[in-house]
Amino acid sequence: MKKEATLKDIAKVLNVSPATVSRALHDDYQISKSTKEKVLALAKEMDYAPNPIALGLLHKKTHIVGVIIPDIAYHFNSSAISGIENVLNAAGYSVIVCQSKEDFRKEAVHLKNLMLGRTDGTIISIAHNTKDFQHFSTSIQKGYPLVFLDRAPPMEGISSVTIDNVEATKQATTYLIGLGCRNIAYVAGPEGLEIGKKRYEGYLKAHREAGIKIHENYLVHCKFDHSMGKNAVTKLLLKKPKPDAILTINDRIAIGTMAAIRAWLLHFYPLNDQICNEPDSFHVF
Amino acid sequence: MKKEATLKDIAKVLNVSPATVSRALHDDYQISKSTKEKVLALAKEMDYAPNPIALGLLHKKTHIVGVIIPDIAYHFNSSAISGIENVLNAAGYSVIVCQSKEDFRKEAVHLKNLMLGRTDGTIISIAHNTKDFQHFSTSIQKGYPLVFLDRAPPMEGISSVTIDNVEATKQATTYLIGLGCRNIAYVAGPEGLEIGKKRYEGYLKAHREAGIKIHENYLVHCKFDHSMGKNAVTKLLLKKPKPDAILTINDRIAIGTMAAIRAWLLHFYPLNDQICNEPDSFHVF
DNA sequence: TTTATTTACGTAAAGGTTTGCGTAAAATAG
DNA sequence: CTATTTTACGCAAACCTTTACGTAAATAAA
Repeated sequence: MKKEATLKDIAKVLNVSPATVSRALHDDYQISKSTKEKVLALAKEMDYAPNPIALGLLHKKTHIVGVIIPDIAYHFNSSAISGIENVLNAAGYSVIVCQSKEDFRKEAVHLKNLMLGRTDGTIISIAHNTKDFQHFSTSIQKGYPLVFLDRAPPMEGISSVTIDNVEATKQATTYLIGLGCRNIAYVAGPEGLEIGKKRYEGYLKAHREAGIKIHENYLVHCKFDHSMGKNAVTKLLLKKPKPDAILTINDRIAIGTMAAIRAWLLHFYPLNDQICNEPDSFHVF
Repeated sequence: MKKEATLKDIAKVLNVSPATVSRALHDDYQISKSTKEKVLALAKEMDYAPNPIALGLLHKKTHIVGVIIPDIAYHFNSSAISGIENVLNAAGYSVIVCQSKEDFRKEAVHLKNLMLGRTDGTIISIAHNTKDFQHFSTSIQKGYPLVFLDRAPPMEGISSVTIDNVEATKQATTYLIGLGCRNIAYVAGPEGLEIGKKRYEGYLKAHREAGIKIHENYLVHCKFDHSMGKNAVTKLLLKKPKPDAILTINDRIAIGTMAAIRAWLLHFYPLNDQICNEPDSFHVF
């Protein structure tokens, strides 16, 4: 890697001190017009740019913000990062991305490293098995800026950006009720998940306010795994009365739910060859 | 932000020079056992960790690698970043993520900033409207490490990680032929796209080698936009003979293709109420 | 002409760490 | 007891930039 031009280099060529060069470049201090012009010209010629590492050492600022998310491959997370990156870049900051892979220990290590790396702050969406919040307290105590995104720990005095989980599912449920649905089922995430409970609460609230009774066993749980809740949904499809709508905890589970329903439809309503009015043989993989 | 402990702090408490503390911590130089122990104990107590910015200034290394991709919200990109992040983290590096949003100018600005920011190198997947490769030559000339991922410019002497586009579609097409398909259509991306041409080449090659003639107008183009090629595919569905398989340039276009086919199926093979053996009324949104 | 002020620049420290070099003191050898 | 070696540490420079402070020269005022 070729050496970039430094203040010293410019100073040496012009036979002045680095301080003079610095002042010329900032043009906010007593400096002769001729010197300033010479410096500016040479700086341009040598393609000078201040070394951000040196500035970082001086100002104790790196203009880098950390982002810790469970998995960047989840669409919610990547679109969140996309937005974060847009805003922060426009403000002259860079973004370091770290994945916890839903692992509490990895999350703690990442946070520690980001603090050590002197990032100016971190935005974090916590792993859902994080029960110990010690690493967060430590950071906050040290005065390190921490903002929680989407998933926040139940702690006092933290900064967080989340949705109103109760209100969100209440609105969604009310919408379904407005469409005429009276048998709305709910696919929650893993049992014990805080968000799952909150969102279920909104679902209940909407029913209560509409004066609609919820059928028994209309609540099913599922893991946040590759199946995306497909197997859980099939249970709902066998209930009597059959649900006329299904609310799910999030987008991934909704995808699994739709896949399960599609499989169910194809099973009970097979494509009928007899009414085909098109020649066939079409492979879709 | 509370001040972190520094070498100087430790030195002051112990009444030794920072150099001594540094050597004690690295235990690779002449130092008395007693001093070393005292330093180590205090360092631990004060929770000392070397300041990476200072180290960066000294070693001209930041242990940060840049990644420039068109859009993190594309699954291919986010899963690539996921892998990059895993490997690099294990090696003690952090990853700064930048999005070009398929904009050539943004890409150039990001690369410039990453170089200025003294990142140790950058992995880049170029925007597909990038025709001017000046910024890459500049970087390479300066000796800045650049690795192209997936999309690489047609330049000499670059490092890149890509797939063999011709071979990939050749294999896929051969697989389809092996399944018995004889009317395989191809949905390319935007006209003029290098990758699209290469992949089409593989499609042709497979047919040639199998001695199968390709039907006319079995090649359609589409934009990489929100429609994901749906409208382009409908043209294929009207061809005679109708394709019995469709190869697409990538996953997103495949999704659009499947959606188009599904719409087509539902149109020509509507669900037949008469053979329902299940009570109904099921909302899927 | 002398004094006060302004101008234009250099010096040095600070930010934190590492490392070659120098040097006292201690230990060993003669 | 002197001469040599080893030990254990400090000094200072280097990485690059900024900025308070100092100072020489030039200018303005008296």
